[in-house]
Amino acid sequence: MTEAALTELPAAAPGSKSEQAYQAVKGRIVEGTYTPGYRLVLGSIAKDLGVSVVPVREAIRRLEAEGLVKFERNVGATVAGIDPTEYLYTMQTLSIVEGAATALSAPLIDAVAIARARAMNEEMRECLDHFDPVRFTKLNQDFHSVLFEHCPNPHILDLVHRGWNRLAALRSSTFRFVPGRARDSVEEHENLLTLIEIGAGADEIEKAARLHRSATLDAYLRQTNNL
Amino acid sequence: MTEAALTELPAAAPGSKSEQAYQAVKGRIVEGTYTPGYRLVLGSIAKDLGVSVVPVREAIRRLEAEGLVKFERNVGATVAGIDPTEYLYTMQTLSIVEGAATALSAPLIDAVAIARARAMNEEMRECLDHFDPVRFTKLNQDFHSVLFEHCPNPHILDLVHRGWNRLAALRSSTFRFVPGRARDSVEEHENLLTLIEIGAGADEIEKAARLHRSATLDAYLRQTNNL
DNA sequence: AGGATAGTGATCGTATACGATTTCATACCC
DNA sequence: GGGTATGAAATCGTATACGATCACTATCCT
Repeated sequence: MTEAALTELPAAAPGSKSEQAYQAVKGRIVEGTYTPGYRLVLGSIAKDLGVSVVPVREAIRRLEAEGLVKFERNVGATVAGIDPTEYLYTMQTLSIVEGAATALSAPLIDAVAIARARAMNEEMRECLDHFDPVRFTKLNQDFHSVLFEHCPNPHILDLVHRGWNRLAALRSSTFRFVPGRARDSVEEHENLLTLIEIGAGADEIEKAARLHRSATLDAYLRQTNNL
Repeated sequence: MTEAALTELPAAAPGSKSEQAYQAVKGRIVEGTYTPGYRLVLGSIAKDLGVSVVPVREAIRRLEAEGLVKFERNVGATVAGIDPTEYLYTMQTLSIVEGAATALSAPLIDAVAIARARAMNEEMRECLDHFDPVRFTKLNQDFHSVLFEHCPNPHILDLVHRGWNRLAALRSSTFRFVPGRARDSVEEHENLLTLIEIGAGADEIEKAARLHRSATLDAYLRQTNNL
């Protein structure tokens, strides 16, 4: 459950080499093995995975469609870079679909799940004291996963996952842990949980979830402007 | 401009056979030549377009990712069918991203564009009197295009386009023209234009745009339940 | 006659091969 | 010496070929 329960929408057949290549390359991007700018050569990856170039090519194309890879004709593919504008657009889009997903999920989240989420949030608070950004980030993802996983609309859920993947891919070079913002974030999480618990209206929950991410974006912008 | 100014996000290289196949098949689906359930055989399409199966396969995969095609391993591809649940999800997702896109565009729409949109809306009103559903639908698309086309966030814009494409693909068998709803729709369009003109807040515009589509969905649900 | 089963055809998935385009380095000319 | 042209290497894009899987039919057994 803590492990990526990303049930992503339609894909290639589960056992196919194409799917295998997709998972492998995507994993290495999201995990950080392939950092932005890394050159993805079809032949090399194919040899590395022990498959032909055709499935690899298909995998790269899927990753391109998800914005994780840039693919130029007759030139090659590279892991998508860290364009601040792109970051802004991704965050903005995510704030919208994430807000919607949370609002749609809210009525379907049971007390057990809320308790689980709250425990995570408390542990995040501790991470702030011990300064453990890595665990904090992981917990943050799991926390929101609990809020999403009941979203009945698979399209919206898929969009949320794609956004998270993009951010994960950029994380290593873009994301910087800002303790001040992180502390606010934990409070916003608690507020969100409360809203869900008391059965607040969808509009209110959506707005709160959206602002939660917008605030992160604002913190990023403020930080970069202050350089 | 009236013609699909769909500048869709990353794609295959413009001149490639893959892109050519993609455009051809997508066009036939959206236009209605290939209706839901139509069997897409890679070899046949390849021969038909005068290319190999590899680019065709790639095109089909892209269409699958966009939800226009269903592709089963070792079985074949068919044009995506008319699952009422899927229709509901698509409309719900569209109401969200469309609302956001409209709100983001609003401040950037100039008076000329608004006048153009209003003219379209008035012509739609006339279409109701002469009962011309085809032209009404076309005008409706163009009307909303005017509202979208200035959306600064390309991701959101892309999501809106994908939603419209899915609806276009389903149109021929799902969509039924409901004059009562259409008349309300025209009024909502006018309200939207007014909100934009007076420089209403983003929240208000977003809510209005979202409700505009939700109302269409509701009308559909009411209609099917009354059968 | 009904159901299971083997055979046949069709279709997809992948590998390999080749041509086209780009990139980079080297040599040449001015 | 600097800029340009030429060549080779690398990489992608596509075609073709073959194996794997699935659906469908006709036959055989009970």
